[in-house]
Amino acid sequence: METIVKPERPGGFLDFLPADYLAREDMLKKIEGVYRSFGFDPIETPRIEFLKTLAGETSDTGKNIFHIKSSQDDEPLAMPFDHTVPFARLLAANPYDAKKRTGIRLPWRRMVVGPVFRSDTPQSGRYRQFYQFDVDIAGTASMIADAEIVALMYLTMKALGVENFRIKVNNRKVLNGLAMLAGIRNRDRISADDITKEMMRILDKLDKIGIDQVLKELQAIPENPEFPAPGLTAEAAEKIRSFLSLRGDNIQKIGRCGELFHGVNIAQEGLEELSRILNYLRSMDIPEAYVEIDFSIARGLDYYTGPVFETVLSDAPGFGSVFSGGRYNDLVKRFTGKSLPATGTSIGVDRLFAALSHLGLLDKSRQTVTEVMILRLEKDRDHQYLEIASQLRRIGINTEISMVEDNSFKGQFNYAISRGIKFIVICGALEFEKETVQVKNLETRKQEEISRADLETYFIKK
RNA sequence: GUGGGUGUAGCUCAGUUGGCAGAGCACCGGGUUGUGGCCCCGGUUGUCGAGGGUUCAAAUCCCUUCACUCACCCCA
Repeated sequence: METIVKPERPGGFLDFLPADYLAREDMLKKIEGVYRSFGFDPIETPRIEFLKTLAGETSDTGKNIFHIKSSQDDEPLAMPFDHTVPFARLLAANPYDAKKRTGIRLPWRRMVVGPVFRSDTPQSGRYRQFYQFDVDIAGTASMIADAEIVALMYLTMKALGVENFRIKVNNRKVLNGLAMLAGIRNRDRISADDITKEMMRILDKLDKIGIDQVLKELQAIPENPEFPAPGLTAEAAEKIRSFLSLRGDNIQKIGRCGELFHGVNIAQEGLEELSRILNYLRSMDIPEAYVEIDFSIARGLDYYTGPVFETVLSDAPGFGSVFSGGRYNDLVKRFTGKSLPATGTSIGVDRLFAALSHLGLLDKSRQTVTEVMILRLEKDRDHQYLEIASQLRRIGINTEISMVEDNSFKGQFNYAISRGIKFIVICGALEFEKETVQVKNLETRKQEEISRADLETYFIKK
């Protein structure tokens, strides 16, 4: 007695049947088309890295890293949670050698697509394995790079047929300035840096919990003194209120924010960068309605150092961020000790797929790549059926020969219909005698009798 | 980590105050067999998530546990 293994699948990991696979493949092709138009070169990095590569010095960010348990390696391994960290590792490992002409010549723009892994508890639109399609520009601090990234985000969403979305833009430098303005400094054994991160995390919740709750959380004194709560004074909270209450169009917001941050250099620098990005976007004809300065956007990953971007679907805000990124000038430093400016973004392909699916914006009608199926009606004619199939394949028609067990017409006919195949080739005793075939279009229900000699030209015209 | 929900046939699920374990799909056999997803007849399919308790009797009530799932948190 064999043991039955249940056909179970771990939560947060997806199967893709043909209809879904083909629809997602279409998405990936459209995304890649836009990315290539900006000159991003394709590369690939492995599904497994050293844990220390991904986690860095602090294991803080590593809380949702997918660890690998059994391995013959002494050094612990793990699965990448994004493509950016392996990219930084790749940059550090391949410096350009002018003499040998090897390594990576900077500045460099590269794209990468593949699964990434997070050990979160899965939920709808949140997976433990999902595809990210990433672009990054390394080796330049120019805001042209950041503007190109935002332009690419806009064009990609458009290419995917999405109309209602918003790219929210902010700058970590502005938020760092805010921390100074709010008087955040080292406290006991907690660094100002960690407290600032916690402040950003709270700000990021603005659209969910509202300004009053945000200010309340910012002023809260934690029970655990080790917790990096901002614990702001009422006075500081008021400054944050006026910061979060800034309204107007993008230019006005930047102007008003500038007044608020009078004398805070780091924030002024951040605002200057944002305004430069907006200017470049204008040159690239990116409509202003799609790009919005939002000072509450912080981004969860702590390697960002400058502009940050986040895309949300206006019709499906519940799915959260689908296409996000930012500038990370210090990530390569982890591996080389020296900063290397870089900026980029990443589309959460599977989450966007789920969201568009939810909105009914995906065409999942295609169930198969087969264009023609040859029916096998006569028992002794398999060689001729195979010949016809080869004839069609030679001219680039995806052709399958019926593998349905019985040679009844109805069984094979219904099989072709249920598989969603467009054409069937019918060739029985009658046709063999006349050296013709019947070609039936199952979509239009029209049938034509074609002589065997004309079969190729018939399909080439189609 | 916190709070809901669900576990019954290969799949989707029904199962009444506790009283023989069910349907559809799928699958197998037979009939039909050259034009639209059939149709007709027959058949197989169960550790009712697991363990314990109450009871003459538990899928059903109670306790424990596990798995899955949704929401919060966080993120793509």
